[in-house]
Amino acid sequence: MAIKERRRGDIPEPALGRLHRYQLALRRLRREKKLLVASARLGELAGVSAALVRRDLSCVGALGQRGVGYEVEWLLAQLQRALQPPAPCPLVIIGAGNLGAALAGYASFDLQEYQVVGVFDSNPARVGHRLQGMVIRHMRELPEVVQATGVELGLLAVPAAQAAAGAELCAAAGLRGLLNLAPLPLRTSAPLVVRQVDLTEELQILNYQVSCARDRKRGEG
Amino acid sequence: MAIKERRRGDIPEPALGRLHRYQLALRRLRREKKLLVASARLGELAGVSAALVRRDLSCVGALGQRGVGYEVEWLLAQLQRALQPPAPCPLVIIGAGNLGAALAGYASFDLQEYQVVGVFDSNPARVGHRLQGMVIRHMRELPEVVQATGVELGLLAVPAAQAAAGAELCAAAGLRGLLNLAPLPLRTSAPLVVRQVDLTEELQILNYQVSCARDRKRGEG
DNA sequence: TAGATTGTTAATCGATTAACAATC
DNA sequence: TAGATTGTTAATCGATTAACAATC
Repeated sequence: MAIKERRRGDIPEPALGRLHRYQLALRRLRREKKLLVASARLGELAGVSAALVRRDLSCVGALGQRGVGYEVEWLLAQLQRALQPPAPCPLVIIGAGNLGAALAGYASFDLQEYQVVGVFDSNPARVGHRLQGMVIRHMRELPEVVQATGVELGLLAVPAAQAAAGAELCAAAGLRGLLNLAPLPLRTSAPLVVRQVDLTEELQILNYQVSCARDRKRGEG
Repeated sequence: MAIKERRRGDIPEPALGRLHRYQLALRRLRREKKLLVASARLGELAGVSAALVRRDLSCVGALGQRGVGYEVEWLLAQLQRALQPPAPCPLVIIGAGNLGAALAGYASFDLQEYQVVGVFDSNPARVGHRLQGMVIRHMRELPEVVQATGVELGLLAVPAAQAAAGAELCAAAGLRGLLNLAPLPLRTSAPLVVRQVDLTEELQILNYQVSCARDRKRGEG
Protein backbone atom coordinates (compact mmCIF):
# COMPACT_ATOMS: atom_id res chain seq x y z
CA MET A 1 0.00 0.00 0.00
CA ALA A 2 1.47 3.30 -1.08
CA ILE A 3 2.00 6.05 1.47
CA LYS A 4 -0.65 8.62 0.86
CA GLU A 5 0.67 11.60 -1.06
CA ARG A 6 0.58 14.48 1.41
CA ARG A 7 -0.61 17.14 -1.01
CA ARG A 8 -0.54 20.48 0.75
CA GLY A 9 -3.86 22.19 1.02
CA ASP A 10 -5.88 19.06 1.50
CA ILE A 11 -6.23 19.49 5.25
CA PRO A 12 -9.74 20.75 5.97
CA GLU A 13 -9.88 23.91 8.03
CA PRO A 14 -11.51 22.50 11.16
CA ALA A 15 -8.77 19.88 11.27
CA LEU A 16 -6.09 22.59 11.11
CA GLY A 17 -7.38 24.13 14.31
CA ARG A 18 -7.38 20.78 16.07
CA LEU A 19 -3.89 19.91 14.86
CA HIS A 20 -2.70 23.06 16.53
CA ARG A 21 -4.32 22.02 19.78
CA TYR A 22 -2.74 18.57 19.56
CA GLN A 23 0.59 20.35 19.41
CA LEU A 24 -0.19 22.16 22.64
CA ALA A 25 -1.23 18.91 24.30
CA LEU A 26 1.89 17.13 23.04
CA ARG A 27 4.16 19.83 24.40
CA ARG A 28 2.52 19.38 27.74
CA LEU A 29 3.02 15.61 27.57
CA ARG A 30 6.65 16.19 26.68
CA ARG A 31 7.09 18.41 29.72
CA GLU A 32 5.67 15.53 31.75
CA LYS A 33 8.28 13.21 30.22
CA LYS A 34 5.67 11.00 28.59
CA LEU A 35 7.11 9.02 25.70
CA LEU A 36 3.93 7.57 24.26
CA VAL A 37 0.34 8.72 23.96
CA ALA A 38 -2.81 7.01 22.73
CA SER A 39 -5.39 8.75 20.58
CA ALA A 40 -7.88 8.47 23.44
CA ARG A 41 -5.62 10.39 25.82
CA LEU A 42 -4.66 12.99 23.25
CA GLY A 43 -8.31 13.51 22.45
CA GLU A 44 -9.10 13.94 26.12
CA LEU A 45 -6.48 16.66 26.45
CA ALA A 46 -7.64 18.47 23.33
CA GLY A 47 -11.36 17.99 23.91
CA VAL A 48 -11.90 15.80 20.85
CA SER A 49 -12.98 12.20 20.20
CA ALA A 50 -10.32 9.52 19.80
CA ALA A 51 -11.56 8.61 16.33
CA LEU A 52 -11.25 12.19 15.19
CA VAL A 53 -7.73 12.44 16.57
CA ARG A 54 -6.68 9.41 14.53
CA ARG A 55 -8.35 10.72 11.42
CA ASP A 56 -6.76 14.17 11.80
CA LEU A 57 -3.32 12.70 12.38
CA SER A 58 -3.62 10.37 9.43
CA CYS A 59 -4.23 13.32 7.16
CA VAL A 60 -0.79 14.75 7.91
CA GLY A 61 0.68 11.30 7.41
CA ALA A 62 1.66 11.09 11.06
CA LEU A 63 1.47 7.50 12.08
CA GLY A 64 1.40 5.64 15.34
CA GLN A 65 1.94 2.00 16.07
CA ARG A 66 -1.04 -0.28 16.35
CA GLY A 67 -1.39 -1.65 19.82
CA VAL A 68 1.09 0.92 21.13
CA GLY A 69 0.15 4.52 20.37
CA TYR A 70 2.04 7.56 19.14
CA GLU A 71 5.55 8.57 20.06
CA VAL A 72 5.21 12.01 21.62
CA GLU A 73 8.43 13.56 20.44
CA TRP A 74 8.20 12.21 16.93
CA LEU A 75 4.54 13.14 16.50
CA LEU A 76 5.25 16.67 17.63
CA ALA A 77 8.01 16.94 15.05
CA GLN A 78 5.68 15.65 12.33
CA LEU A 79 3.03 18.20 13.19
CA GLN A 80 5.53 21.01 13.26
CA ARG A 81 6.83 19.98 9.88
CA ALA A 82 3.36 19.67 8.38
CA LEU A 83 2.10 23.00 9.67
CA GLN A 84 5.51 24.56 9.09
CA PRO A 85 5.96 27.61 11.23
CA PRO A 86 9.53 28.39 10.17
CA ALA A 87 10.61 29.06 13.75
CA PRO A 88 10.35 32.81 14.51
CA CYS A 89 7.85 33.74 11.85
CA PRO A 90 8.06 37.46 11.01
CA LEU A 91 4.94 39.56 11.31
CA VAL A 92 3.88 43.16 10.85
CA ILE A 93 1.17 44.99 12.74
CA ILE A 94 -1.01 47.44 10.87
CA GLY A 95 -2.60 50.04 13.12
CA ALA A 96 -1.07 51.43 16.29
CA GLY A 97 -4.28 52.26 18.12
CA ASN A 98 -5.46 50.53 21.25
CA LEU A 99 -5.70 47.09 19.78
CA GLY A 100 -2.58 47.39 17.67
CA ALA A 101 -0.55 48.56 20.64
CA ALA A 102 -1.87 45.73 22.72
CA LEU A 103 -1.06 43.19 20.10
CA ALA A 104 2.41 44.58 19.57
CA GLY A 105 3.12 44.00 23.23
CA TYR A 106 1.44 40.65 23.28
CA ALA A 107 3.07 39.37 20.13
CA SER A 108 6.50 40.58 21.21
CA PHE A 109 6.40 38.85 24.52
CA ASP A 110 3.89 36.05 24.47
CA LEU A 111 3.78 34.59 20.99
CA GLN A 112 7.19 32.96 21.01
CA GLU A 113 6.97 31.60 17.51
CA TYR A 114 6.18 34.95 15.95
CA GLN A 115 8.31 38.03 15.79
CA VAL A 116 6.98 41.51 15.18
CA VAL A 117 9.25 43.18 12.64
CA GLY A 118 7.32 46.41 12.26
CA VAL A 119 4.35 48.48 13.39
CA PHE A 120 2.64 50.75 10.86
CA ASP A 121 -0.01 53.42 10.96
CA SER A 122 -1.34 55.92 8.47
CA ASN A 123 -1.98 58.58 11.09
CA PRO A 124 0.96 61.06 11.02
CA ALA A 125 0.33 61.93 14.67
CA ARG A 126 1.34 58.40 15.64
CA VAL A 127 4.23 57.90 13.27
CA GLY A 128 7.60 58.25 14.95
CA HIS A 129 6.38 57.38 18.42
CA ARG A 130 7.62 54.21 20.08
CA LEU A 131 5.66 51.08 20.86
CA GLN A 132 7.23 48.21 22.76
CA GLY A 133 10.63 49.49 21.72
CA MET A 134 9.67 49.77 18.07
CA VAL A 135 9.24 52.97 16.12
CA ILE A 136 5.82 53.33 14.51
CA ARG A 137 6.31 53.80 10.79
CA HIS A 138 4.07 55.28 8.15
CA MET A 139 2.10 52.86 6.00
CA ARG A 140 3.93 54.04 2.91
CA GLU A 141 7.08 52.40 4.23
CA LEU A 142 5.42 49.00 4.33
CA PRO A 143 6.43 47.85 0.81
CA GLU A 144 10.05 48.62 1.63
CA VAL A 145 9.95 46.55 4.82
CA VAL A 146 8.24 43.67 3.06
CA GLN A 147 10.98 43.76 0.43
CA ALA A 148 13.77 43.95 2.97
CA THR A 149 12.59 41.33 5.45
CA GLY A 150 10.45 39.01 3.34
CA VAL A 151 7.67 39.21 5.90
CA GLU A 152 4.45 37.65 4.62
CA LEU A 153 1.90 37.96 7.41
CA GLY A 154 0.16 40.95 8.92
CA LEU A 155 -2.19 41.65 11.78
CA LEU A 156 -4.76 44.24 10.72
CA ALA A 157 -5.84 46.19 13.77
CA VAL A 158 -7.35 49.38 12.40
CA PRO A 159 -10.85 50.81 12.85
CA ALA A 160 -13.55 49.10 10.78
CA ALA A 161 -13.89 52.09 8.48
CA GLN A 162 -10.25 51.81 7.42
CA ALA A 163 -10.01 48.03 7.20
CA ALA A 164 -10.75 47.75 3.48
CA ALA A 165 -8.23 50.44 2.54
CA GLY A 166 -5.64 48.94 4.89
CA ALA A 167 -6.05 45.51 3.33
CA GLU A 168 -5.53 47.01 -0.11
CA LEU A 169 -2.28 48.60 1.00
CA CYS A 170 -1.13 45.32 2.48
CA ALA A 171 -1.86 43.45 -0.71
CA ALA A 172 -0.10 46.10 -2.76
CA ALA A 173 2.91 45.99 -0.45
CA GLY A 174 3.30 42.29 -1.09
CA LEU A 175 1.95 40.69 2.07
CA ARG A 176 0.42 37.25 1.53
CA GLY A 177 -1.77 36.74 4.55
CA LEU A 178 -3.73 39.02 6.84
CA LEU A 179 -5.42 38.35 10.13
CA ASN A 180 -8.17 40.95 10.24
CA LEU A 181 -9.23 41.98 13.72
CA ALA A 182 -11.54 44.76 12.58
CA PRO A 183 -15.23 44.01 12.94
CA LEU A 184 -15.82 44.00 9.20
CA PRO A 185 -15.94 41.08 6.80
CA LEU A 186 -13.21 41.86 4.31
CA ARG A 187 -13.73 41.39 0.60
CA THR A 188 -10.63 39.24 0.13
CA SER A 189 -8.67 41.24 -2.40
CA ALA A 190 -7.12 38.91 -4.97
CA PRO A 191 -3.76 37.50 -3.89
CA LEU A 192 -4.18 37.98 -0.17
CA VAL A 193 -5.38 35.24 2.17
CA VAL A 194 -7.57 36.85 4.81
CA ARG A 195 -8.73 35.40 8.11
CA GLN A 196 -11.27 37.09 10.27
CA VAL A 197 -11.22 37.35 14.06
CA ASP A 198 -13.98 39.56 15.37
CA LEU A 199 -14.09 39.91 19.13
CA THR A 200 -17.48 41.61 18.93
CA GLU A 201 -18.84 38.61 17.10
CA GLU A 202 -17.35 36.21 19.60
CA LEU A 203 -18.80 38.19 22.47
CA GLN A 204 -22.22 38.25 20.89
CA ILE A 205 -22.19 34.49 20.34
CA LEU A 206 -20.99 33.93 23.87
CA ASN A 207 -23.69 36.19 25.22
CA TYR A 208 -26.34 34.31 23.25
CA GLN A 209 -25.10 30.95 24.45
CA VAL A 210 -25.07 32.18 28.03
CA SER A 211 -28.65 33.30 27.80
CA CYS A 212 -29.61 29.95 26.24
CA ALA A 213 -27.94 28.14 29.13
CA ARG A 214 -29.91 30.29 31.54
CA ASP A 215 -33.17 29.48 29.76
CA ARG A 216 -32.41 25.78 29.84
CA LYS A 217 -31.72 25.88 33.55
CA ARG A 218 -34.90 27.79 34.18
CA GLY A 219 -36.79 25.16 32.15
CA GLU A 220 -35.40 22.42 34.36
CA GLY A 221 -35.57 24.13 37.75
CA MET B 1 -49.63 27.75 9.19
CA ALA B 2 -48.41 28.44 12.69
CA ILE B 3 -45.51 30.80 13.23
CA LYS B 4 -42.51 28.69 14.11
CA GLU B 5 -41.87 28.65 17.83
CA ARG B 6 -38.61 30.52 18.27
CA ARG B 7 -37.10 28.28 20.94
CA ARG B 8 -33.90 29.89 22.14
CA GLY B 9 -30.82 27.81 21.67
CA ASP B 10 -31.91 26.28 18.42
CA ILE B 11 -29.74 28.55 16.29
CA PRO B 12 -26.71 26.57 15.13
CA GLU B 13 -23.39 28.18 15.94
CA PRO B 14 -22.21 28.91 12.40
CA ALA B 15 -25.49 30.73 11.80
CA LEU B 16 -24.92 32.88 14.89
CA GLY B 17 -21.71 34.23 13.43
CA ARG B 18 -23.38 35.03 10.14
CA LEU B 19 -26.34 36.72 11.83
CA HIS B 20 -23.87 39.05 13.46
CA ARG B 21 -22.37 39.90 10.09
CA TYR B 22 -25.81 40.56 8.65
CA GLN B 23 -26.27 43.12 11.39
CA LEU B 24 -23.09 44.87 10.32
CA ALA B 25 -24.22 44.88 6.71
CA LEU B 26 -27.68 46.15 7.66
CA ARG B 27 -26.23 49.02 9.66
CA ARG B 28 -24.24 49.99 6.62
CA LEU B 29 -27.35 49.85 4.44
CA ARG B 30 -29.17 51.99 6.96
CA ARG B 31 -26.40 54.59 6.83
CA GLU B 32 -26.89 54.58 3.07
CA LYS B 33 -30.61 55.25 3.57
CA LYS B 34 -31.64 52.01 1.92
CA LEU B 35 -35.13 50.92 2.94
CA LEU B 36 -35.21 47.45 1.45
CA VAL B 37 -32.68 44.73 0.81
CA ALA B 38 -32.88 41.40 -1.00
CA SER B 39 -31.26 38.24 0.32
CA ALA B 40 -28.93 38.28 -2.69
CA ARG B 41 -27.59 41.74 -1.84
CA LEU B 42 -27.31 41.03 1.87
CA GLY B 43 -25.41 37.84 1.08
CA GLU B 44 -23.08 39.74 -1.20
CA LEU B 45 -22.25 42.18 1.59
CA ALA B 46 -21.71 39.43 4.15
CA GLY B 47 -19.93 37.02 1.84
CA VAL B 48 -22.63 34.36 1.98
CA SER B 49 -25.03 32.77 -0.54
CA ALA B 50 -28.53 34.17 -0.90
CA ALA B 51 -30.11 30.85 0.02
CA LEU B 52 -28.15 30.70 3.23
CA VAL B 53 -29.13 34.25 4.12
CA ARG B 54 -32.80 33.34 3.79
CA ARG B 55 -32.39 30.17 5.78
CA ASP B 56 -30.50 31.96 8.56
CA LEU B 57 -33.06 34.73 8.76
CA SER B 58 -35.94 32.30 8.84
CA CYS B 59 -34.45 30.65 11.91
CA VAL B 60 -34.82 33.85 13.92
CA GLY B 61 -38.32 34.23 12.56
CA ALA B 62 -37.33 37.36 10.68
CA LEU B 63 -39.43 37.52 7.60
CA GLY B 64 -39.34 39.45 4.37
CA GLN B 65 -41.96 39.96 1.74
CA ARG B 66 -41.99 37.70 -1.28
CA GLY B 67 -41.26 39.63 -4.41
CA VAL B 68 -40.07 42.60 -2.38
CA GLY B 69 -37.27 41.76 0.06
CA TYR B 70 -36.54 42.66 3.68
CA GLU B 71 -37.19 45.98 5.34
CA VAL B 72 -33.78 47.12 6.55
CA GLU B 73 -34.80 48.88 9.73
CA TRP B 74 -37.23 46.22 10.83
CA LEU B 75 -34.89 43.33 10.08
CA LEU B 76 -32.14 44.98 12.08
CA ALA B 77 -34.50 45.34 15.02
CA GLN B 78 -35.48 41.67 14.75
CA LEU B 79 -31.87 40.54 14.77
CA GLN B 80 -31.03 42.75 17.69
CA ARG B 81 -33.96 41.36 19.61
CA ALA B 82 -33.10 37.76 18.76
CA LEU B 83 -29.44 38.05 19.68
CA GLN B 84 -30.28 40.34 22.55
CA PRO B 85 -27.31 42.45 23.50
CA PRO B 86 -29.00 44.47 26.24
CA ALA B 87 -27.42 47.69 25.03
CA PRO B 88 -24.20 48.41 26.95
CA CYS B 89 -23.41 44.88 28.07
CA PRO B 90 -21.15 44.88 31.13
CA LEU B 91 -17.88 42.99 30.97
CA VAL B 92 -14.89 42.28 33.17
CA ILE B 93 -11.33 41.73 32.05
CA ILE B 94 -9.24 39.14 33.85
CA GLY B 95 -5.53 39.73 33.51
CA ALA B 96 -3.86 43.12 33.21
CA GLY B 97 -0.80 42.06 31.24
CA ASN B 98 -0.09 43.07 27.68
CA LEU B 99 -3.15 41.54 26.17
CA GLY B 100 -5.45 42.49 29.02
CA ALA B 101 -4.30 46.07 28.90
CA ALA B 102 -4.80 46.16 25.18
CA LEU B 103 -8.26 44.75 25.46
CA ALA B 104 -9.21 47.12 28.23
CA GLY B 105 -8.37 50.02 25.97
CA TYR B 106 -9.98 48.47 22.96
CA ALA B 107 -13.14 47.43 24.73
CA SER B 108 -13.49 50.81 26.41
CA PHE B 109 -13.25 52.75 23.21
CA ASP B 110 -14.09 50.58 20.28
CA LEU B 111 -16.66 48.03 21.33
CA GLN B 112 -19.57 50.38 21.75
CA GLU B 113 -22.02 47.76 22.85
CA TYR B 114 -19.85 46.52 25.67
CA GLN B 115 -18.72 48.32 28.75
CA VAL B 116 -15.75 47.30 30.84
CA VAL B 117 -16.80 47.46 34.49
CA GLY B 118 -13.60 46.12 36.00
CA VAL B 119 -10.07 44.88 35.39
CA PHE B 120 -8.64 42.19 37.66
CA ASP B 121 -5.29 40.59 38.20
CA SER B 122 -3.88 38.21 40.78
CA ASN B 123 -0.43 39.77 40.69
CA PRO B 124 -0.13 42.16 43.68
CA ALA B 125 2.46 44.20 41.78
CA ARG B 126 -0.20 45.23 39.30
CA VAL B 127 -3.10 45.75 41.68
CA GLY B 128 -3.82 49.40 42.39
CA HIS B 129 -2.30 50.71 39.18
CA ARG B 130 -4.51 52.37 36.63
CA LEU B 131 -5.49 51.10 33.22
CA GLN B 132 -7.56 53.21 30.84
CA GLY B 133 -8.80 55.18 33.84
CA MET B 134 -9.73 52.07 35.78
CA VAL B 135 -8.02 50.81 38.90
CA ILE B 136 -6.73 47.23 38.59
CA ARG B 137 -8.28 45.19 41.37
CA HIS B 138 -7.25 41.93 42.94
CA MET B 139 -8.98 38.78 41.76
CA ARG B 140 -10.42 38.21 45.21
CA GLU B 141 -12.63 41.25 44.72
CA LEU B 142 -14.26 39.72 41.64
CA PRO B 143 -17.18 38.02 43.45
CA GLU B 144 -18.07 41.31 45.06
CA VAL B 145 -18.13 43.14 41.73
CA VAL B 146 -20.18 40.38 40.11
CA GLN B 147 -22.68 40.69 42.95
CA ALA B 148 -22.82 44.46 42.79
CA THR B 149 -23.04 44.94 39.04
CA GLY B 150 -24.62 41.71 37.82
CA VAL B 151 -21.93 41.37 35.17
CA GLU B 152 -22.02 37.98 33.49
CA LEU B 153 -19.26 37.98 30.88
CA GLY B 154 -15.49 38.02 31.21
CA LEU B 155 -12.51 38.26 28.91
CA LEU B 156 -9.79 35.93 30.13
CA ALA B 157 -6.43 37.37 29.12
CA VAL B 158 -3.92 35.67 31.41
CA PRO B 159 -0.88 33.53 30.52
CA ALA B 160 -1.70 29.97 29.43
CA ALA B 161 -0.35 28.52 32.66
CA GLN B 162 -2.86 30.48 34.72
CA ALA B 163 -5.88 30.10 32.46
CA ALA B 164 -7.37 27.05 34.17
CA ALA B 165 -7.08 28.58 37.64
CA GLY B 166 -8.44 31.88 36.38
CA ALA B 167 -11.47 30.19 34.86
CA GLU B 168 -12.17 28.45 38.16
CA LEU B 169 -12.13 31.76 39.99
CA CYS B 170 -14.48 33.25 37.42
CA ALA B 171 -16.92 30.38 37.77
CA ALA B 172 -16.76 30.61 41.54
CA ALA B 173 -17.33 34.37 41.41
CA GLY B 174 -20.54 33.82 39.49
CA LEU B 175 -19.64 34.75 35.94
CA ARG B 176 -21.66 32.90 33.31
CA GLY B 177 -19.57 33.24 30.17
CA LEU B 178 -15.88 33.55 29.45
CA LEU B 179 -14.05 34.43 26.28
CA ASN B 180 -10.70 32.74 26.71
CA LEU B 181 -7.84 34.37 24.84
CA ALA B 182 -5.14 32.20 26.36
CA PRO B 183 -3.66 29.62 23.99
CA LEU B 184 -5.04 26.70 25.98
CA PRO B 185 -8.20 24.70 25.44
CA LEU B 186 -10.12 25.15 28.66
CA ARG B 187 -11.86 22.24 30.32
CA THR B 188 -15.22 23.99 30.56
CA SER B 189 -15.84 23.98 34.27
CA ALA B 190 -19.47 23.19 34.98
CA PRO B 191 -21.76 26.21 34.87
CA LEU B 192 -19.52 28.42 32.77
CA VAL B 193 -19.92 28.81 29.02
CA VAL B 194 -16.44 29.12 27.52
CA ARG B 195 -15.46 30.31 24.07
CA GLN B 196 -11.95 30.07 22.77
CA VAL B 197 -10.10 32.63 20.68
CA ASP B 198 -6.49 31.69 20.14
CA LEU B 199 -4.50 34.14 18.06
CA THR B 200 -1.62 31.69 17.80
CA GLU B 201 -3.96 29.14 16.30
CA GLU B 202 -5.38 31.66 13.87
CA LEU B 203 -1.90 32.71 12.83
CA GLN B 204 -0.83 29.14 12.28
CA ILE B 205 -3.88 28.38 10.13
CA LEU B 206 -3.33 31.58 8.18
CA ASN B 207 0.29 30.71 7.67
CA TYR B 208 -0.61 27.25 6.41
CA GLN B 209 -3.20 28.61 4.01
CA VAL B 210 -0.71 31.15 2.70
CA SER B 211 1.82 28.47 1.98
CA CYS B 212 -0.85 26.37 0.26
CA ALA B 213 -1.77 29.33 -1.92
CA ARG B 214 1.89 29.73 -2.83
CA ASP B 215 2.15 26.04 -3.75
CA ARG B 216 -0.93 26.27 -5.94
CA LYS B 217 0.44 29.26 -7.77
CA ARG B 218 3.75 27.54 -8.29
CA GLY B 219 1.87 24.52 -9.65
CA GLU B 220 0.11 26.70 -12.21
CA GLY B 221 2.95 29.05 -13.21
C1' DT C 1 -50.60 39.88 -15.75
C1' DA C 2 -45.36 39.50 -15.71
C1' DG C 3 -41.30 39.95 -12.92
C1' DA C 4 -39.15 39.53 -8.61
C1' DT C 5 -38.08 37.42 -4.45
C1' DT C 6 -39.30 34.90 -0.55
C1' DG C 7 -39.71 30.49 2.62
C1' DT C 8 -39.08 25.80 2.46
C1' DT C 9 -38.40 21.21 0.66
C1' DA C 10 -35.31 17.88 -1.41
C1' DA C 11 -30.57 16.94 -2.96
C1' DT C 12 -25.80 17.46 -2.05
C1' DC C 13 -21.89 17.93 0.26
C1' DG C 14 -18.59 17.50 3.98
C1' DA C 15 -17.36 16.37 8.52
C1' DT C 16 -17.84 13.29 12.51
C1' DT C 17 -18.63 8.91 14.63
C1' DA C 18 -18.99 3.96 15.04
C1' DA C 19 -17.11 -0.19 13.99
C1' DC C 20 -13.66 -3.39 12.91
C1' DA C 21 -9.88 -5.77 10.51
C1' DA C 22 -4.98 -5.22 10.85
C1' DT C 23 -1.13 -5.63 13.74
C1' DC C 24 1.94 -4.37 17.46
C1' DT D 1 -1.42 -16.04 22.49
C1' DA D 2 -4.36 -12.22 24.59
C1' DG D 3 -4.88 -7.34 25.06
C1' DA D 4 -4.40 -2.90 23.18
C1' DT D 5 -4.66 0.44 19.81
C1' DT D 6 -4.15 1.90 15.26
C1' DG D 7 -5.79 3.24 10.24
C1' DT D 8 -9.64 3.12 7.49
C1' DT D 9 -14.17 1.96 5.79
C1' DA D 10 -19.10 2.47 6.18
C1' DA D 11 -22.89 4.84 8.60
C1' DT D 12 -24.54 9.02 10.54
C1' DC D 13 -25.16 13.49 11.23
C1' DG D 14 -25.49 18.36 10.19
C1' DA D 15 -24.93 22.18 7.28
C1' DT D 16 -25.17 24.17 2.63
C1' DT D 17 -27.03 24.55 -1.90
C1' DA D 18 -30.31 24.03 -5.62
C1' DA D 19 -34.79 24.30 -6.94
C1' DC D 20 -39.38 25.78 -6.91
C1' DA D 21 -44.12 26.72 -5.40
C1' DA D 22 -46.07 30.64 -3.05
C1' DT D 23 -47.06 35.34 -3.37
C1' DC D 24 -46.01 40.26 -3.40
